[in-house]
Amino acid sequence: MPSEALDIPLPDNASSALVRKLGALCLMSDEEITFMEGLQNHIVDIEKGRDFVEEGSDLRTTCVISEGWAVRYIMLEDGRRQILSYALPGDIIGLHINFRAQATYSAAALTPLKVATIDPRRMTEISQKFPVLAAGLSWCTAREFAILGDQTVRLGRLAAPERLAHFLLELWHRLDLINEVDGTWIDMPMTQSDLADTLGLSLVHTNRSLKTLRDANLVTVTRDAVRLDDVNALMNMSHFNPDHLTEFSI
Amino acid sequence: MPSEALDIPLPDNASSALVRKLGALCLMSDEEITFMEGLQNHIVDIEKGRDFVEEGSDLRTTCVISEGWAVRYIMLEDGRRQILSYALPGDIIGLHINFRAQATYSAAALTPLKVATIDPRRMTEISQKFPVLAAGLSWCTAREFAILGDQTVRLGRLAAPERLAHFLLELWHRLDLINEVDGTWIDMPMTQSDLADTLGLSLVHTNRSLKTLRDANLVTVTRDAVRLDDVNALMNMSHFNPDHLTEFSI
DNA sequence: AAATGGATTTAACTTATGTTATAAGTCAAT
DNA sequence: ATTGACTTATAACATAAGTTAAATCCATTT
Repeated sequence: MPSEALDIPLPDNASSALVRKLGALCLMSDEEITFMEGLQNHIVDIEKGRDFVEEGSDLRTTCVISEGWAVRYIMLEDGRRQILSYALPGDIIGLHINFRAQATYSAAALTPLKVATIDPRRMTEISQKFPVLAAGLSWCTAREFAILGDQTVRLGRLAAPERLAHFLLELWHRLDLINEVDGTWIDMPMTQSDLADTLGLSLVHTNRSLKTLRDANLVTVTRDAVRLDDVNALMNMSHFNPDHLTEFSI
Repeated sequence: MPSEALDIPLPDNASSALVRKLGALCLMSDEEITFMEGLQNHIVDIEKGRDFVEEGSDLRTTCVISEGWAVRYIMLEDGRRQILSYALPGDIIGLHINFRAQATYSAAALTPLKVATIDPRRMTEISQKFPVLAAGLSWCTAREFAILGDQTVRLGRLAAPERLAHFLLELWHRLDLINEVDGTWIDMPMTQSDLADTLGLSLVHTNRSLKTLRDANLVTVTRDAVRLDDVNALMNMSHFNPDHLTEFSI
C-alpha cells in the first residue's frame, strides 16, 4: 500500500533472490532494481557437489546465489575440512575481493546451483552511483559478520547438541527471511558428514547429537529435511539470539 | 623512491595507524590522506578493561583503533564468553553498521585504548568521493573475513595446542604488518583466561597447551610477551596459512 | 614488610568427544 | 531384482578436554 502510493514497486517473486532480499529492507527505485537485475544477467548453472571457488586460485568474480545452496569451506592438507558458512539464495560470495588475488577459501555447490557471476568492479560502481543499493550491500556485509560471530560462539563455546540446535535455528531464520521454509520444516540438502564439518564435530558424534535432539522430541528428521518440533526449547538450550538475524529483517 | 617521483607522500610514522595500514597497499593522494586523517580527529581514551560496545545497545559509531588492543566478544547468559576477534591499531570496529540498530557483539579494551570515533555516514561518504579509499576499506573488510575464516577453522578443526600455535602465528603476522613486533616477540596483554575465551578452551586446558608448546621448545613465555622460537614448526603443527594474511600486505 | 587479590601452574578426577568397526538403510545403475 | 557406493545408525573403546581444588607466583595497596 505505501509502496503504491510512493510509486515504488515492491520487488515481486519474479525478481532475483538478491533484489527480493534487499527489497525487504530498503525501498529501491525502479532504476536501482533494474540496475541490480541487470548485474545478474550472466547466470551459470553449477552441478551439485562441484567446487566453483578454489582456495589459492585467482578470484576475480563476485557470485550471487540465485537458486540452491552453497558452502564456503577450508580444507587442511591432512583432510580435515571446516565449513565456514552457508550461502543461500540472495547471498553473495566474494563481495569484497578488490586487490585480492587469491581466494582464502573454497566454495562448493550443496545442491544444483544457479549463480549470477559479476565483475567485482561493477559492485564498486554501485557504491558510487546508487547510495541506496550501496547501503543494502553494506547491510549484507554486516549480516555476514553477525552470522560469522554466531558461528564462532557455536564452535567455541557450545556443546555438541547445543551446536546442532543453534545451527538449525540459524538456518530456519535465514530461510524464513527468503520465504524458503514451510512452517518449521527445513530443507537439509547436506549429509551428516557436511553437518559434522559445519559444527566442528566428528561424523559419529554429529549423528549422536542428532539422536539426542530426536530423543528429546526437539526435532523430527527425515531423509532430506528436519522439523523443529519445539523452537523455544531449542532456543533455550542453544542460547540462540534471534536478534542477530532479525535485526536484519526490516 | 617511486612515490617521490610521483609526488605522492608515503604516510609516515606521524600518520594514524589506519592511514599507515592503507598506505601499505594503495597509493593515496594528499587529499585522501588528509580526509582520512580528518575523519579521525575525534579521539577518545578508553581505560583498560572497559567495555566500549555493548551487545544489544544502539551502535551508531564507527571506531578506528588508534593505539592499543581491543576484543570483540559475545557473552552467553550463563557466563560463557567467546572472543570473536582482536582489533589492533589500524583496525576498524563497526565499519558496516548502516541500518543496524543494535550491536550483535560487545567490545572491550584489552589495554589502554585510543579510539577515533567516526559517524558511519562519513564512511559512506568515502565510497562516493574517494574510490581509492573505498577500495582500501573494502580490502580491510576482505581481510576481516579471511581472519574470521581462519578463526573458524581454528575452533572447528584444530586440537588445543594447534589452536594456540595458530592463533599466535596470526597475531605475529598481523602485528608485523603494523610494525609492532620485535623479532619473534609478541606482546601478550591478555590473560590466559582471555586466551581461553579466544580459543574456545577452558582456562586449565589453555595453560596445559601453553606448557605443551613450551616443553616442545616452540615458544618462550614471559609475563606479558611470547617469543616464537620455531616459526616453521609452529606453522606445520597448526596448518597455518600465511597467504590468508600476506595476500593483504602489498 | 605484610596483606590482599588476581593470575598462573599443576594434580586428580570426570566427562565429552573422537576413533574404529560393523551393520543396516537408501538410492542409482545395471 | 542385484549390485555397488554412499549414507546413516550404533556399539565399544580410546583420548582430549573440562572441572575442581590447591599451591605458588606477582603486582599493588596498606
